[in-house]
Amino acid sequence: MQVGVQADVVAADAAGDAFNGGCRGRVVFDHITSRWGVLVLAALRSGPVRFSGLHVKISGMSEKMLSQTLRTLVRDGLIARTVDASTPPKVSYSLTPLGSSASEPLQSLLDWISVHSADVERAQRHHDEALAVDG
Amino acid sequence: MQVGVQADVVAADAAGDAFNGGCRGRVVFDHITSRWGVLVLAALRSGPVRFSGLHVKISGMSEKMLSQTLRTLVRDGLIARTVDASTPPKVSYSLTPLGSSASEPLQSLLDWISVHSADVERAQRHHDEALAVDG
DNA sequence: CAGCATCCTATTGGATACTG
DNA sequence: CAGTATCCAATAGGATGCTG
Repeated sequence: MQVGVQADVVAADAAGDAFNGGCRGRVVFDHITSRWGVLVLAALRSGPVRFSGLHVKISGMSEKMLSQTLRTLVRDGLIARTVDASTPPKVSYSLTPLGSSASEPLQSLLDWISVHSADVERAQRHHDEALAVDG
Repeated sequence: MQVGVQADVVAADAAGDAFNGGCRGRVVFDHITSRWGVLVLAALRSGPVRFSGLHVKISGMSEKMLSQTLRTLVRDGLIARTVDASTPPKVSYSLTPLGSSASEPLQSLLDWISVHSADVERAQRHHDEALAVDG
């Protein structure tokens, strides 16, 4: 994934410890908050799932993106890949302890959304109506 | 921003309450975890900042993306825009209560990263070396 | 200063087809 | 089943130039 942004100034100042030393943490952030990364991580919170299982579970996701996302997350040590070498190959994916700990703040973000998404939508409507009247 | 994904199946199952009813919350998630959204939200945690202030603070960010991100977040009700109508116009941006509450789980995610990014990097190196040896 | 409009390129990501 | 490879469309996003 891409890294090449040098937004390191905001780092020490606003984001506290995160992002320090350039954008080391930025890559990790991009991986786990990526479009599909969250869904995959979330889908694995309840236990190991096979490749095809994930494919049906996350209905809109193409095989390409699934395998690509899994590869990234496995490389990051957040997800474990377990192969059962049989003639119909069975491959399971599960959260590592690291991945499990990562999924917790992620879950609280998800929780925030489930609580406040209505507020956001209300704000959007309010904003749009104000535009229509006030210009 | 884009919405058009129908990954609603994972919703009720793995992500708990989030993502329910299609992908309502997904949009919000995309906004606040977007490449620049996080940086802007983080940059505002310490208090109101002017447009140009944000521009220098988040060094790699173009004016286009800054204004675009701000507009989105203002519309979402997470950021407030305050205009001081003087001949050199002064516009400040600050977190709304909603935005402030959103920035908290975001911050815990950032904290997780600052704690564990080294682990991730170690995992990556380990993974790459294993590849080099094992194939 | 605080933006918006335009152009143009890079990246993301879906569809399809093929392999062990 | 569990992927990989290729092609192609949509989007993100940077550079530039212009407004109030």
